[in-house]
Amino acid sequence: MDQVTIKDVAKEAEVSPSTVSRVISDSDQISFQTKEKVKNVMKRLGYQPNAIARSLVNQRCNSLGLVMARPTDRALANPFFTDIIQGIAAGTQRENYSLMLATAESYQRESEEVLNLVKTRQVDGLILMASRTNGELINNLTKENYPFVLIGRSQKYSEIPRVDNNNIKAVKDAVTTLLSLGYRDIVFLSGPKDFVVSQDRLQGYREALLEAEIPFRPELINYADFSYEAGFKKARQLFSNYQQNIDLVFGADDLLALGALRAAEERGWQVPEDIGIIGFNDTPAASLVHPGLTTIKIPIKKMGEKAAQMLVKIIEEESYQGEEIIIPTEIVWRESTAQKE
Amino acid sequence: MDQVTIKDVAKEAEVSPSTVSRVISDSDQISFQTKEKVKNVMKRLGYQPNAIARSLVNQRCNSLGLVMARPTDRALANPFFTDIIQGIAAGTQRENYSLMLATAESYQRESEEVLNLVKTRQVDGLILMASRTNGELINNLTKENYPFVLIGRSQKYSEIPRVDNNNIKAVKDAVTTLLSLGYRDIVFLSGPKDFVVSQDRLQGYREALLEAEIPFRPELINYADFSYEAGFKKARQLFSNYQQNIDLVFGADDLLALGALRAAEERGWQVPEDIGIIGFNDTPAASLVHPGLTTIKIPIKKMGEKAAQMLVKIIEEESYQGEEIIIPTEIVWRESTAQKE
DNA sequence: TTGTAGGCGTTATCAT
DNA sequence: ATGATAACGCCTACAA
Repeated sequence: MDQVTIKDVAKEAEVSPSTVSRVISDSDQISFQTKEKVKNVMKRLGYQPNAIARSLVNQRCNSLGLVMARPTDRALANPFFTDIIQGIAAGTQRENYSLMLATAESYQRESEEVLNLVKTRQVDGLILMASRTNGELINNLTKENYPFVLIGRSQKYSEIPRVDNNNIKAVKDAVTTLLSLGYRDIVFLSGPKDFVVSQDRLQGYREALLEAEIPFRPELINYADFSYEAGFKKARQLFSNYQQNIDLVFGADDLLALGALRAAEERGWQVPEDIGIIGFNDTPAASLVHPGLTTIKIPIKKMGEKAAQMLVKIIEEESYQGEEIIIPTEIVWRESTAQKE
Repeated sequence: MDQVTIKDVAKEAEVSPSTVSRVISDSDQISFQTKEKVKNVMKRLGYQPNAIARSLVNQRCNSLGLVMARPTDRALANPFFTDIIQGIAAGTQRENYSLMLATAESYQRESEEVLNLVKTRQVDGLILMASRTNGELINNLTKENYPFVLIGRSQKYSEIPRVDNNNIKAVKDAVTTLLSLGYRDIVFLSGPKDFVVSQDRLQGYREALLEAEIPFRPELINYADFSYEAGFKKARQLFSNYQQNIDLVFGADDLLALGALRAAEERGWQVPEDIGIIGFNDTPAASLVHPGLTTIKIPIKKMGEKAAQMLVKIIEEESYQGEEIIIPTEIVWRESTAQKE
């Protein structure tokens, strides 16, 4: 349990500490024999280099910081949180880095946590989740030239190392396909206006309609919180207002779509016969409900892995400044949509 | 961006480095005036103590390690993962510690990750998730007297610092209440046999029946993977085998219960009229399905917080060796169960 | 009340 | 091919 240091090994192997250090870094200017000898002693004593001491002299701690404001996960729904963390953790380890995780109960606190990690030198770089309020923070980090990678998109500053999916394209493609299936009067149930994801997904909807030259009906665009209840209420209201004049609900998030599904059920409408429903994110619940919810799936885990990988590259490669990586999405067809008659 | 050190502050404030150090630790043997003077300089230069350097001299890094095997989260379902991490993160921060997160793709790798964190001295203590295969690891840590806290229960070694819920009691209480509602022929849909949670929940079921002197029907106990599909298949089979001789399904996890719900629906059985269903964990989906699933809710986040808190106490208080903290559960009544006629 | 010096465990530079 | 030495940034006796 007591710390075995490089000195202990040196003494035991009857060499100097520097020799041991060289063995650790597998220096090639050291004889095979002493290498073996030292390695044996290391094994025998159970020696492991002290990461802290290393960090101090190397001025690098080999760890990445992940800071998440808790409101973010509420906004983005739970599974996102799980998968993104798993992805980041996996990517981090693959690069032989450690991951420091900090959560914050507000965006305000998020900035503080970030600054704390950075200034106390506990991490070599940061992974951040895009949100509507951390633009300032991101701006500062950019100015300071501090290594970081953004997951998602920040409205104002687009030339930033980040990994994201293309929400605009994903929705546009989905809507285009739905139109080709025969749907025409598509309600768009958006998330809150001030989220970039909301705006992007809505734009995809608009572009698809435009391209298909479908007349645009502003009343079909509706905003709600990213929640089941909000989706349910809004859909109920829409269903009673527009009756026969709608044939599909596009939920900007599965929760919204699930709420709409429930509203349709309550009204006695058959899905997909009377109304089609599609969501976004492929939450676990999407495959559990009945009928199964057609939805758009983001390979979230992969995004996390890519982010970690890119961050390490930024840290280690002097000349590399990062890039924008867009991960393709995929439509998961289930029973809540169908070819129209 | 360049590191401001204690020396810079010292020079600027025209004192010695040790004085600055004393100001940082708010030593009381230092004059108010120099304290102020130094503090001002620190603020002006944007000084933050280097956590790494501190760790090296203090032989303590003020950070906790959380190691999770990814199979664990699959077994325990997603929301658990999210909440436990959030709870641990929150608790860790409240104690002014940092959190290092490592995930592993197997239990084998889990041990390696743990050992790595420990031996390289990157953390002062560990939070571990109980699983059927990490008994050895836990045993070793105990022998080494290394600070750790277990979340959940390890079969073999019970006298261990841990926080858990009482699965036996939770199920027993629920079943007892269900019996008082008029249910009698209760199917128990257990998770895999080798999980401690499975065994405990099953035992709760047994104890309740025993106490109520309900004759025991071994054929009503069934095992399945913790998954929706497994629950669905098993329930379908049970429903066709036992027809009128069952009136409730107790799923050892919500996913199992949700599968059973679906099986009932497929069969055209009304829930709760024809058959009652109850689950465990209160997954988000439990409130989204129709009828809403009655289930047992564990305050997971609080468990995480407690674990972090306790671990810090173990680390910091010489005499404190940890304890067993049992967090009470709560039954969430929804529409899938009802008072029987 | 403040300063000096040595050390935490490692690496890197300069000798040898 | 190996060893001595200084440094990384901080803390803490011990001295003054």
